[in-house]
Amino acid sequence: MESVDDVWLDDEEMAAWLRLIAIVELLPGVLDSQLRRDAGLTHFEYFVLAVLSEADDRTLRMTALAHRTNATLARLSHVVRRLEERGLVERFPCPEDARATNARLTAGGWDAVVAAAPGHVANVRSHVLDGLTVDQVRQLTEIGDALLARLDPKGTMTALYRPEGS
Amino acid sequence: MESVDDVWLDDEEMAAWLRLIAIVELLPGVLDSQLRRDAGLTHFEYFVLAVLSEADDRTLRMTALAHRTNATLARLSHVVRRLEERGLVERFPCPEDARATNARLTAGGWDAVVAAAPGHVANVRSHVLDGLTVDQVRQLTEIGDALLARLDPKGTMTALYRPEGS
DNA sequence: ACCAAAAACTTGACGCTACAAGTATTCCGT
DNA sequence: ACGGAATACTTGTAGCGTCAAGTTTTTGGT
Repeated sequence: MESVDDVWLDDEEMAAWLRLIAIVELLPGVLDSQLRRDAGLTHFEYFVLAVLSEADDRTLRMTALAHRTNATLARLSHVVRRLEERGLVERFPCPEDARATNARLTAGGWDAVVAAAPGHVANVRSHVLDGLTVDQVRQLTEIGDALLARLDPKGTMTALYRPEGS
Repeated sequence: MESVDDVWLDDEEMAAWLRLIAIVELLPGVLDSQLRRDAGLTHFEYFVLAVLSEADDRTLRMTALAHRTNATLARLSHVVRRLEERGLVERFPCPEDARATNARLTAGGWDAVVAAAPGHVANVRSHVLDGLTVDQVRQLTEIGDALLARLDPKGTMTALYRPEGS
């Protein structure tokens, strides 16, 4: 049995949904254009470098890096190749598993992240966080957890900060 | 004066931010793959058709359509051209303003939206709305308004449902 | 020990978006 | 009523992501 209510969204659902898809359309452009202008990086490239910069030995296996950046392996492979061509990252075979590839941030890559971070953080603050109250920041975290549980049920992609254990 | 606190995010800010960018990376894929598989449309194409289907005479000027779909005119122009080639939309010069172009949904375009809508709505429910409480849906709307005010300050793009006047 | 299945990538091709540049009209200040 | 500026697109190109397919290595069952 399927009623009309299952086939469309009510006003409150529609209002939330329209805002969510608007954000999903607009946010990437805001992030990309600032980083591209000021650091010559896309947001995804910056994020890859930033994740590597926080890893042990600034090194991660491609699969682990893909998980932490919410990317497919194919996408990551292309991006890391381009970053390697620019000297920001280097790849080498993983000693423990010959199938795997490790990606390591180079000194130049580290410098690039360090140089880009302040401007990027300022941009995130001014376009996102500064518009929210402390309560809304917490609500957004909880809403995010609820959505990600369904967008990525296996958790293969999202490896996130968990402020308290969990 | 710039303190360290301005240059990085604290744990709660970082938790919210990481979830937001994870959603922004994952949601488009979830929407696109269902619509592409079941209806041969990208989410943006579907959204363009859906917006047209609700307009007077199923017709809108390109600029108005761009606003309502959060898109640049250049992007919309390419998409509408492709939709026109598939017979889902037709374009004709605007009588009142010779600079402008009107886009109108064809009968075939209407059929495509009607055919695609139920599956799409079910997908939105199962991947997004069903994971949220009623309170969270309201919170998401408010958070969305706060973010969009900063992502698109001029409001040139986002024309949204406003449940109460406002 | 063997072999099929799974895992971990890489690669090539294609489609979509952003950016830059170009055209045609309308608006507006004087 | 004239000319510069703004508006409303369109188009070409270059770059990034997805999808499908292929390679190599490991795992797990018998």
